[in-house]
Parts: sequence; C-alpha cells; structure tokens
Amino acid sequence: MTTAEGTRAPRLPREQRRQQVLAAALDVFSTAGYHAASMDEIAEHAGVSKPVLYQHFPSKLDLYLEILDAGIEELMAAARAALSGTTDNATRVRAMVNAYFAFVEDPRGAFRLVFESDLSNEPAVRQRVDAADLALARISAAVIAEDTGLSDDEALLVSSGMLGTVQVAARRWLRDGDQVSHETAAELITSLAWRGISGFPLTHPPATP
Amino acid sequence: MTTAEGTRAPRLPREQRRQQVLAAALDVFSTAGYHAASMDEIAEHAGVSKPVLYQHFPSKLDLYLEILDAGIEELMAAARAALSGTTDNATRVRAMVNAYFAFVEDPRGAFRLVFESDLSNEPAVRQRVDAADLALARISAAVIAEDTGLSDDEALLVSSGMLGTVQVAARRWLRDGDQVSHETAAELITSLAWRGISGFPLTHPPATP
DNA sequence: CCAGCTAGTTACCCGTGAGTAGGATGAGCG
DNA sequence: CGCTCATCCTACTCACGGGTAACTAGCTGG
Repeated sequence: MTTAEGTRAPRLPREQRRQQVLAAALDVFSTAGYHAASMDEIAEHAGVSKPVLYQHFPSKLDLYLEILDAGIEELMAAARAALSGTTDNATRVRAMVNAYFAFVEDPRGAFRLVFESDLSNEPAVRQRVDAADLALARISAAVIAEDTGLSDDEALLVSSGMLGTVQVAARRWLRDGDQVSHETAAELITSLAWRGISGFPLTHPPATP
Repeated sequence: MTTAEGTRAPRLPREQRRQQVLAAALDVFSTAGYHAASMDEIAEHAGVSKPVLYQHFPSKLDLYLEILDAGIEELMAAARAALSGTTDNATRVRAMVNAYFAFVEDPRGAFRLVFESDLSNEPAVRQRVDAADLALARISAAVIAEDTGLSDDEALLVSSGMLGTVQVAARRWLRDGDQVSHETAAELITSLAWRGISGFPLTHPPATP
C-alpha cells in the first residue's frame, strides 16, 4: 500500500488517515487473521507508526470489530437486496447465490473475517457473527415459511442449510480457482439450492426419499 | 476432570497419562479455542503440572494437531461409512446427515476444531482442514459424478455445496438447542439435500428455474 | 511571525504465556 | 535395602506484542 520507507508520513486530515488505516487493517487481518496480525504490521502497512493507530481506535479489538461490522453490513445489504429485488423465489435464490459469490470474490477479502474468523471465541465477535448468521437465516426463512407448511423454527433450519450450501460452495469455488467458470458455478449452486427448497411445499411432512 | 488440589499427581503409566492429557486438551481447546487456551490451563485441567505436557508433546501446536487429526479422522470414518453402507443414494444422503449430526452432537466437541478452528491461518492446520474438506467432497463427488452428467470439477462443487448444507444446518440446529427435534431436523435437512442433488440428472445442463 | 493545536515519531514499559532447568518422589529390581 | 530410572514438581527464562509517555514538526489564526 502506501508504504514509504523511513520517511515521515505526510500530515493528513483525520478522517482520511482513519480510512487509510481501516483499509490497511482489513488487508492485514484478512490475509493473516487476527492473532497473526500485529499492530506494528498494520501500522507499517498503512505507512504510519503504531501510536497513530491508537489515535483512531482504542484497541486492536476495536479496530477489528469496526472492520468486521463493515463486512457484515456489506453482506447483509447484498442479501436484503437479493430478496427484495423480486417476488419470484427462484430468482431470489439466484440473486442470493450471486450475492455470496460476489462477497467472496471481493479482493479486499472481508469475507474471511465473517466466515473464517480466528477470533470467534471473543464474545464481541461471536455475538456479531452469530447475529448476522441468524439475521440472514431469518430473512430467508420468512420467505420460506410463507410458501411452505413449515413452522418458523423448521423454516429457520432449512434456510440455514440453504445458506450453508451457498457459503461453502462459494468458498470451495474460490479456492479451486476457476476450474469451473463463475457463471457455471453460480448456475449449479442455484439449481442445487432451489431444487432443495422448492420441493418442500409438495412433500411435507415426512418426505421419505 | 481429575483436578486434585495442590496434591501431587499419582504416578501413571506413560500411555495412560498421555490419553488423559489428550482428553483434557480436547476439552479445553474445544471450549476456549487454541489461543485462549493456555498450557497451564490444560495441565491444571488434567490434574498435572505443565512440564508433564512437554514430556508427551513437543509443543502446544503439536498437541493441538494430534487432537485435530483425531477429530478429522472421526468425521471421515463416519462419512465413509455413510457412503459405503448402501448403494441407494437417498439412503446415503440420510446417513451422511446423521453422521454430521452425530459428530456435532458429540459432547467432547471435537467438531469445533474441525469446523470452527481459530488457528486456520497456521499452515499445518489449514493444510489438514483443507485436505479433509476436499477428501470429504471428493468421496461424495465420486458418487454424484457417476449418476450425473456433471464433470468431475462440477460434481466436486455440487457435493461441496451439499456438505455445506449439512454442516451449517447441523451447527445451527445445535445452537438453537432442540427447538426442533433431532429426528425432524435430520429429516428436513435430508430432504433439502437429497432433493437438491437428485434433480441433477434430469435437468442438466442449464437448469433455469 | 509566533502561539497553540493537531498529526506523527521514537523509545520505552510490562503482562502474558510458551517452553526449560534442575530437583524431588516413588516403583521395581538385584 | 539401596540403585536406578521414569515420572512429576517448583521455579525460573525470555520473546513477543499491545499499549503509552514524552518529544517533534507542520498548519492556521491573531
């Protein structure tokens, strides 16, 4: 990034420096994880010295949480948009798949903080990630419960499974680096998820295969 | 556990002590995670002093890896059994769901190390978890590819998505503590996954919903 | 052009926890 | 009984990294 060597960092307006630090922190945290990332490393990466970080954020954890929150909000917004953009459920599923793929593909790598955090045992982090997971599942479950004989709790479970499909598949796709094209991958996962879900109204209860 | 207070620990044969330490470590690691767990804590939990740990394991990481490997092997064995127990794919899916539910339900909590490790940035850990993920996806993909027009890479992606369904749903179910009974939950997820997968032979390529 | 505020810096403190050195204790064996 | 060896202990060392104290430098308004 803005890594100048030894030279003093140029004076910058507070807000601008803050954004720079956030960007550097996201970069470092998302590649190294919380524990392996040191404040010195983040500072260096932002082209600034460590105390500057503490002029903007009270602690390492606070810095991390700020970034985590932004990542979560990004995903949630995309997910909400996916559901509200249409009333056709098949299209909704496709849009949701695209939202996850886009999130995972984002080169800034915020998805690592949300899906692969190495700080999930910190209560503040767990609380946020759990809440996001649940919120995502709920907004999908609402749609599912509406068109289905399932109870709220059951719909929540099913929608959670559906989101699991998408999340895990998107990450697998990313790791395997374009063995399958973006379009084909999204199409496959959309089919998988949609067929799984759309079967419910017809076959519930006990759907013995 | 065997936490005696202040008293010297009774002499034990090497192998037996080793197992005790492993059990204590699993307990501590699975509830606190790698970073929050200290060697002192594990030692205390095993009713023994810290140097004893180092008589059995060269480092904290090695101790962790040993437990992780055991957890992975446990899941893999269950998964292999699920697939090899029958040739009916619907039954295979059901068995796979049951395997994951059982793994997640295990009170020793080994699943946390496999699915929620806070050390995934350590190369040795990443390598193991990735390998397990891939192996699991492959053995399922083999079955899928066989009965489907999908290529190997596509089948891998789909099977990965299917496993994602099961994994994430099982964890959600566990968190929400018996809002839905074990049987109902397993049934729902089996239906979801099976319908998603079983649709493929008929509708591929481009399955526009 | 200097007073005073806001950015930035260097150089430190210090808690924590992995890993170790060296000594005590008990079980078996000649 | 007393030797030996494996087991377990107390009491350290030491690196790492989060956080801070105290100083410097550039901008801005009177």
